[in-house]
Amino acid sequence: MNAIFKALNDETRREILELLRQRDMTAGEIAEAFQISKPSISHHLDILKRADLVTSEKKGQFILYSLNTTIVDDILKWIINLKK
Amino acid sequence: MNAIFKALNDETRREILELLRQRDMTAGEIAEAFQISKPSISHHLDILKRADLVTSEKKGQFILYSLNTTIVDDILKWIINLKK
DNA sequence: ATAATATTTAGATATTTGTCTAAATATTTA
DNA sequence: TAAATATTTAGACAAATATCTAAATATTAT
Repeated sequence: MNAIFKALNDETRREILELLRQRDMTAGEIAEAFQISKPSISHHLDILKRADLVTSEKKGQFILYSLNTTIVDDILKWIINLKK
Repeated sequence: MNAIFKALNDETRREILELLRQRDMTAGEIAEAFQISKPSISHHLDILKRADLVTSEKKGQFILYSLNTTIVDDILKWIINLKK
């Protein structure tokens, strides 16, 4: 859970997840949606990937990122458990 | 959401929430459950309080902390929305 | 009133984190 | 093969964070 909550503890990364909820996007497309540098976005994507919140797939010279809803379920379970 | 995710981004604070899920506890009782100093626990409780994840009530010389499940709902909503 | 107990506040410090620029790697196009 | 494009890696730096000890505040008991 540590990596997941760490990943969620940043506004930019949460917005990336919200973007990927709509559709898969390349690293470049994601970067264009923000005012920060591409290396910084790449770093954020790495943190999201380590938390398994996103997956990536190489498509030629692009890398396509997708939301991993399986892991989202794990967070849900943790939170719901707090209410029991 | 920022303060909430920040508050959740720490193992000790998450464990405090899990303790308070069972029953209300004083600051001292909470501190005894961990190996870190009382001032550090006090700091963690402050962060949880700022995020509105816990509430506190003075009972004589003690301060009783409780889990605020209303805010837990806000996190749930954010997460659930990712899956839609 | 004084001492004891419960908790927080203050100040210091080491670690982690988000950001940047520059350079490296990989792929496609001319 | 050389140039262009997409992305990551490396290294640096300022800001944020978790922890500590010591001191302050508030309440209760002697």
